[in-house]
Amino acid sequence: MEAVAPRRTRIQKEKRELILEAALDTFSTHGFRGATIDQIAEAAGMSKPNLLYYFHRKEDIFETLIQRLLITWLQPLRELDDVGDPLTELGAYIRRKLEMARDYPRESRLFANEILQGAPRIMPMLEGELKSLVDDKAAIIEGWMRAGRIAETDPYHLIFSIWATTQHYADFDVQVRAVLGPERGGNARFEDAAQFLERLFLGSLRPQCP
Amino acid sequence: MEAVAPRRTRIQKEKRELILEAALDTFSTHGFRGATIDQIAEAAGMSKPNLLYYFHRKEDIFETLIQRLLITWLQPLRELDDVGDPLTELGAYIRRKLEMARDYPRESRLFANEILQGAPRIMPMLEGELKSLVDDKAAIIEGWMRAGRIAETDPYHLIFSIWATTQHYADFDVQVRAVLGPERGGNARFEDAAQFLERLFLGSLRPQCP
DNA sequence: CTAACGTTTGTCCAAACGGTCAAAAATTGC
DNA sequence: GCAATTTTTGACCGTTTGGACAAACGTTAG
Repeated sequence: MEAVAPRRTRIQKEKRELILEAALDTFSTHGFRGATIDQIAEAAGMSKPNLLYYFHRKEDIFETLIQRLLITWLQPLRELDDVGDPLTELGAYIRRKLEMARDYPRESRLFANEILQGAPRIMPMLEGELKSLVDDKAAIIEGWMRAGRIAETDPYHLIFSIWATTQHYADFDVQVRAVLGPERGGNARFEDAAQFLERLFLGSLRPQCP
Repeated sequence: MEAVAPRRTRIQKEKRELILEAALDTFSTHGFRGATIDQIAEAAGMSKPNLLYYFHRKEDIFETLIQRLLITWLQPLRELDDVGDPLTELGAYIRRKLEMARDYPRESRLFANEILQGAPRIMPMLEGELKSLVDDKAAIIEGWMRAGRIAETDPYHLIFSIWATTQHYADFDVQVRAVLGPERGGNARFEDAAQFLERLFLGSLRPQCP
């Protein structure tokens, strides 16, 4: 049942990377239907038939992109584990997520686009792999709560809120920059956001406070 | 310079509403380019030329939709004012925003789609109207902080976080439902979210806590 | 050098797209 | 009830789209 890794020449590997890079640009800003093969081909510096020599269908490019993205996308959450101080763990998770929003905004927007359209291509993964990963991590967080190490809350909505706030700085970047204006919209906005979010989440989770 | 309101017959008013309703469905899930006039026309129960009798271009439909949306979209923030207890004010704002995500998810997704694509049609509004509105409200929040009525934080990132978390329940709805599963993904998720978010934000803003 | 293989290109296609138009049908005002 | 107006329709147009294909071009190993 496992697909065998196809043998590829040096040129094939290089050109496929070039195409995926160009496609990430195009898909992430225009969505699947909004992006055209011509557009991607031009961004990759090749002709349309040439591009179709490497990826036979438009969907193939998109699916390769999404599959690759999902592996790295959930890595920060996977790294959240039981050892160490809960607040330090969660703080590190928030920081990693925000770094991903800063360093991989196109991936974030691609994912957002797919979800906005009802996740037609990744629904099984959401209900399977993602759900069980979140279930696992929610159980860890609940363990911390029962042990009195952090305040009691809903761990699922806690995770949703961390996703929402961190990804917001990638997905809604133009809005953030427009509102902050030229003075505050520089690269410092990510450091400001990191400080704010750490305070917001960790402050509300400190056991003594609520 | 102000556009005069065009006179319209009863049928024109009704059919235009029908079209806008169908277009909201279509645009919010497929984006501007991804949606087709045929698709919208069929959803509105009329032929393509008939639809084009009421809106001469596809962009006209989209722009009417966006303009109408923006008026109601910023209403909750507009209602945030200086009278009353700060924590009550902010709690009410969060609740109103979450209600909008629950009651108008298509509008939220339409807006998200536009921002994801770089806000080509509403950039002036973001830099103008939206920025000055947020500047105003951030000043109010800063006033509360200086008076010691709430803890010190960045008011801009506070507003961003409220936007991000509440809109997440509209924009990423399929993901939220997939992760919560059939048991917890029912309509109760909005009440759970409301409780969680109120605790998260108000807890971290209580002056004594930090 | 050359045969085999990998890569690139120009040309072509059918479907889907946004949009037009004149004529038919329905509605409205008198 | 009829004329003027508004609404609906079917046929049509040029363009863009995803994709196919054979021929031309490069590359590489023997």
